[in-house]
Amino acid sequence: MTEPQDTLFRTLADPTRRALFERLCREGEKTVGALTAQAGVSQPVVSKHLSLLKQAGLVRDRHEGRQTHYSAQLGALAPLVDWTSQMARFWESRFDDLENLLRRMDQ
Amino acid sequence: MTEPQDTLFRTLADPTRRALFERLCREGEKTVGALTAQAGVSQPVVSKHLSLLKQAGLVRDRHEGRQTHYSAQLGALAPLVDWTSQMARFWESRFDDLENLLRRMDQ
DNA sequence: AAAATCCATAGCCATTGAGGTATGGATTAG
DNA sequence: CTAATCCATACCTCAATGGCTATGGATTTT
Repeated sequence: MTEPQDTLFRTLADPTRRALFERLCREGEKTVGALTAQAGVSQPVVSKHLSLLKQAGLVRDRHEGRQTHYSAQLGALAPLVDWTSQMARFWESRFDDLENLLRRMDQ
Repeated sequence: MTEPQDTLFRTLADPTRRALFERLCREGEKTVGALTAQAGVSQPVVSKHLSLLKQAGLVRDRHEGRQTHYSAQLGALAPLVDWTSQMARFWESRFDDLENLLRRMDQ
């Protein structure tokens, strides 16, 4: 019962990793070398972050000769959007729902 | 230049902390004791998580005698929603924007 | 007044995880 | 064929953090 949003929040919580994902969203497919050139961290660190992003489904890789191209998979953000709108629904419905109103009354 | 979504992702990345926020969204205002009873961790740990949630603006507290009531502040999720839709916009516009298209062509 | 309750803070420990360097496999260039 | 390039993995280190217990201030109960 590992929630899908758990992986997403955890993966996107790191600034370096989130920056990599953002660049892939903005600029499209990039090689590890191109990403490393701007990342401010070493190539192995970039590779490791990309590996975690891939595990979370946020990127996909494509091998071409000795280089690997990564691209963003925007659909992977869906559980995040779902979670957010669910929280919003819960929050609003608290004021309409009688059962929850009663529950709130006993502290 | 600390991004607002940085704090949000980091704060919501912990499952225990996210669960506390979720309960406050679902069930409304709760005391620390009520939250601790279901949290599966000790009271000081709950207090600490609530403190971090408060720093992130995700909850607000209200003191009443010796107990503290916490409630969710849904508006604090706005930067998260903004970030997500921004990523979506970037991703889509890559296929319309000529400059970015050319940039993608040189590797 | 004394005892009990509620919660926050302080200190401690173990784990996680982000960073680095070293290295090697695979591919391309010379 | 040899050298250089690209990337991933292995391994180490250090800081951050989530958990605990102990404690104490503030309030309520007896």
